[in-house]
Amino acid sequence: MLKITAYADRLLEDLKLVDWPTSTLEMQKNWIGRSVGAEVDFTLADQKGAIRVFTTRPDTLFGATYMVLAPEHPLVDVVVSNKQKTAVQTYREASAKKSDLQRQELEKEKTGVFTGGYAVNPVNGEQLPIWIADYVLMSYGTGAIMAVPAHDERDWAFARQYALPIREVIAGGTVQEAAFTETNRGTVVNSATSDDAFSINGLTPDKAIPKITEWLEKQGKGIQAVNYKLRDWLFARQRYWGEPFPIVWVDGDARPLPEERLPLVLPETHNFKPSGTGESPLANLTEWLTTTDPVTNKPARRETNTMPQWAGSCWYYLRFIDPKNSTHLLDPAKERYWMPVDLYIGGSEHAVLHLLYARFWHKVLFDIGVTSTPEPFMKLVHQGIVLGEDNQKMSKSRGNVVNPDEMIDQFGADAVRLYEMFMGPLEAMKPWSTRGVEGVTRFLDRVWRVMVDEQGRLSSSVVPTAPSLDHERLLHQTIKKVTEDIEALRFNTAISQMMIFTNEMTKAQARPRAVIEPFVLLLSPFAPHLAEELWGLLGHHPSVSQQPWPTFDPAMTVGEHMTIPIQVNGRLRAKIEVPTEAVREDIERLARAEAAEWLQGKEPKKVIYVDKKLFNFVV
RNA sequence: GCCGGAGUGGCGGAAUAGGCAGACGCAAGGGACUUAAAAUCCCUCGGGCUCACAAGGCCCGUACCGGUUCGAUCCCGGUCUCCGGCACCA
Repeated sequence: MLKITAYADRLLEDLKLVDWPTSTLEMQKNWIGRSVGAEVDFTLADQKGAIRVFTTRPDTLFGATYMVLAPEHPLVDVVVSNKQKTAVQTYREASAKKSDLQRQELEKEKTGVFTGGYAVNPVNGEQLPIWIADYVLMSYGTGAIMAVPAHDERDWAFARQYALPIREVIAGGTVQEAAFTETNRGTVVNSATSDDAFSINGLTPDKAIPKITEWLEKQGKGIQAVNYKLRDWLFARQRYWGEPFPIVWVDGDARPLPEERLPLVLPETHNFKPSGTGESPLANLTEWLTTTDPVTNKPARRETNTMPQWAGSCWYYLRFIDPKNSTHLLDPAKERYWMPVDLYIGGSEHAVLHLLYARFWHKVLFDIGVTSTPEPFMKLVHQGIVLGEDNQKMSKSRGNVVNPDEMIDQFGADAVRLYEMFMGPLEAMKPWSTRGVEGVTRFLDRVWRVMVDEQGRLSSSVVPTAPSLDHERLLHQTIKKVTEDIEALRFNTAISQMMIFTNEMTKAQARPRAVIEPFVLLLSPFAPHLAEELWGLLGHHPSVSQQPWPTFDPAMTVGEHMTIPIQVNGRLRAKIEVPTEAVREDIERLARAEAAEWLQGKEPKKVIYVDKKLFNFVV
C-alpha cells in the first residue's frame, strides 16, 4: 500500500501551480474528492458504545430519522437484536457475495434490513432505528451514516422504500415529493434543543453548518472532519512482469535490501504461469526465491509481489534526464537544470491515474530532496486522437485502421508528419483523410519546384537580387505567423501561412534568396528532410537544424494599404482601400462618400470609428 | 443524474480584449497545356432573389429560441445534440 491519501491536500492544492486543461484539473479534483463536514457520535440506546458518522450536512442533524451501517460494519454484531439476527445475517451474506461492480450496477432499488437496535440522536435525544444497507460503503467515511431523508436523495429513496419517516428541517422544498438538497437557499426549521439553549432555526444551511459544527465540538458530541474519495494505492500485483520489490522475508519480518544490492532485477525464466497459490509466478522460481539476508546471513525468502505498471511511468521523466547514472536516481545538478517539465503532451486517458500517481511520487521525492520542484509537469496538453476516414474510432473490427508506416512508405515521413499537423487543432479529435495527405504532398512538391529545376539543380529563378517590398512583407508576415503559432502549438495555421507564401512564390518569376532562405528555415521543423535537402541545394552546409531561427520586423508585417469596412447601422455597406498611414479625417471623408446613399444627406446620429479597423454610421 | 468540453460550407478547418464570417487544404465544376491521359498551371465554388446586359446589388446564414449592443460565431439567459469523465463517496 502506498499512502497517497497523506498527500491528498497537497495534490489538490498544488493544482494551482500548473497550467493544465480545466477538464483535467476538474477530474483530478473530483478524483481526490475532498469534502469537509463533521464526525458526530450517536450513542447506542441499549448497549455501551456509539456509532460515529461522517456528514457534510450537520445542519440537518435534527432531521435524522434513522441510521444506516454498512453491512461490513463491526458494530452490526453489537446492535443486532435476537429477533433480527437471521435477517441481518442473510443480508450480510448476500451483499458479501456481490462484487463492487454488482453493488454499483444494481443501483436502481435500494435494499436494507432493520437490525433491531437503536441509537440516540445527540442533539435531541431521539431514538433512531439502526438499519444496514449496502448503499452505505464501509470504505468511505466511517462506514455509517445518519439518514436525513428530507434532505438527501439516497436517504429519501430508502425511506420511501421502507416507509421510514421524512422530517423537514430545511424549509424551501416539498420534501414529501423529493429531497431538498440545496445549501445556498432555504431556511433551517425545527432545529433547536428542547431547552432552547441552542438553535439554528432561521439560518440558511450554509450559515447553519459552521454554527452547529462549532457547537457540537464545544459539547464534545462531534468534531469537524475532512474526508476524501481518494484511496490508498494497492501497489502490488501477482504477475511476473513488473519491478520486483527489494524486500526479503526473515523469520516472518520484511527487511529492505541494502542500497548496494540494488537494483534488484527479475530472474530470467520461461515459466510465467500463475503459481497456483495466488502468489505471483516468482513464487515458483525456487532458485531466485530462496536467498540469505545480506545483513544477518540468515536464510530468507524474497518478496514475490511485483509493482503495478504505473511504477515506471511515475518517474521515467526524471531518469531520462540522467539515464546512465549508476549511483543516484539522477544527478541533482541535471535535475535542477531540466526540471520541471515545461510541456507535457499526452493522451487524456492519463488525466487521472498516471498524472496523479506521478505527481504523488514527485512530491515524495521532493520531500526527501531528490527533486527541486513541487510539481513535475507545468504545461499539459492532450493531443486528440485520429479517427478513421469514416469519422469513427479506428478499430480492426470496423476495418478503418490506417497504418502510418504504409502512409510513410507511400508519401514520405515529411508529408505524413506535416499532414498530421495540418489536419486541425492539436487537442481536437479529427478524422484521417488520405486525400488530405495528397494535398499536403502537393504543397511539398510545390515548395520543391519553387527552388529546384527539372534536373534537380537549384532553379535559375532563385536569384541573389533584392526582393520586392511585397515579397519582403510577405516573408515577415510569414515569420511572425509561423513563430507565434509554433509557440501556441497552432501548427495547422502556421502551415496555411507557409502555403500562402509558397503560392505567391510560385507566381513569381524571380525568387530572391533573401526570402527563400529564411522560408526554408521556417519549414525545417515541419518538413525536416525536405528542408535539409533544400538547404544543401542552396549551397549551405552546416545543417538547417543548426541555423538561428529567422526574426521579423514588426514594421514589415503591415501592408501599404489597408481595407476599412464601412457599416451603416452595423450592416456592411462598402469597403475602402486607404494607405496604412491614413488618419481618421481622411478615412472618414471617404467613408461618408461611400455611405452617402444610406445617409441620405442627413447627419448620422453617431459615428463609430475603430482605429484602422472599421467605420460605422448610426442613422 | 452530476462535472467538463464542443456544435461554423459537400468535407477537415480559419477568424474572437465584440468589428470584413468561411483563410488554408480536400472534394466538385470550368479552362490552358497534351494526339490522349496523368502531372502541372489558371478561374469558380454557403444559400436565396419573377434584382441586373454587365460590373455588380439586395436578403438570409456560424445547432435552436431569446437578450445586451451602433455592431454578436464571440458576451448573458434558456433549449437541443454530440464527445470525454464520474457515478449510491453521506
